[in-house]
Amino acid sequence: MQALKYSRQREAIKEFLLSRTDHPTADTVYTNIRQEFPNISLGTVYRNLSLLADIGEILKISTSEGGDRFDGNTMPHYHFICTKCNSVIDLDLKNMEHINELASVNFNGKIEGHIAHFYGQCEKCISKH
Amino acid sequence: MQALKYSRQREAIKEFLLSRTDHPTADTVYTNIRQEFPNISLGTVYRNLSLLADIGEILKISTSEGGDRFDGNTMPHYHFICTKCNSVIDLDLKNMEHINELASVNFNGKIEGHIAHFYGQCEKCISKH
DNA sequence: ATATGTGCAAACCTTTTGCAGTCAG
DNA sequence: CTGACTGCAAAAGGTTTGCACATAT
Repeated sequence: MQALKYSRQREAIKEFLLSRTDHPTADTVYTNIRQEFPNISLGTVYRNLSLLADIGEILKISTSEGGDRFDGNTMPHYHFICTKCNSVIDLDLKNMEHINELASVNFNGKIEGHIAHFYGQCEKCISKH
Repeated sequence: MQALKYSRQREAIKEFLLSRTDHPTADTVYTNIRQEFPNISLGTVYRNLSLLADIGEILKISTSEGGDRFDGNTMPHYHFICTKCNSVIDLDLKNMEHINELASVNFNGKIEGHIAHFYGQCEKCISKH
C-alpha cells in the first residue's frame, strides 16, 4: 500500500484541471504548470496524472486521435469528441447504467462498466464552413 | 483521389482478419501474415490496415491498453474488453442509435455517431480465480 | 508509362522508467 | 530517519514516413 505524501506539484496539477473544462492533454498540463513550476518534468506530470486518476480524483479520457485527455470533473458524464478539431466537450446526458444489463445478455463474463464517446462536428467547426 | 490498385498483401490482411474473431493487433496481423509473406514489413501492414479501415472494409478499435485492434466484421456491433487479459469480445447487443439523440439534447454541435466499449472480466479470467 | 504499393530503416509521439537526490511525515 | 516524490534523461511501445525499387493497370 502506498502512503501518499503531499506534493505541491500534484496539488497544482489538480487545481489546474479543476480550472479547465476543455480536457487538456498531459502536455498541455505540463506547459501550463511550468509557469508555476519552471523545473517540473514531464515525467512528474505523467506520474501525478496517473496517480490522481487511480485514486479517482480526476478522469482519464482515452481518445483515438492524439494523446489521452484529463478531466477534473469526476462526476459521471459522457464526452463528445469533434472529428475535425479533436476538442472534447462535456455532454448533458444522464448516466446510462442500464446499457450494461443490455450488453450482458448472451454474454458469459461480468460487465462492470462502459465508456461511450460521441463523435461529430462541434459548433465552432460547423460555423467555420 | 486515390486509384487503389490490387495488392496481394492487402488481400491477405483482409482475409486474415475475416478468419479471426479475436480482434488482433497490428503486430499480430504482421506476425501471422509473415507466414505467407516472409518479407512483408510492419509499415505495409499498418498502411493497409489504415487504408482498409478508411474505406470501411475493416474496423479499427481503439483501446486504452496496448495498441489498436482490428476487426474484419464490419457489421455495427459493440465490444467487451476484459480488464484482466485485454481480450476483445463481440457483444450481442443491438445497435443503440437512439442514444445519439439523447446526447444531442442541450448540445450545440452535430452528433454523427458513437462508440461504446464495455469493461469487466471475461469468462476465462473469472474461472482463473 | 505512371501512379500506387512495398520493404527497409529512421523518425515520431506519447508514455514509462531507472536513478540519484529532495522532501514530507 | 524513511518512504514517497522529483527532475533528468534514456528507453519503451506503437505508429508513421521518406526513399528507392517493384508492381498493377
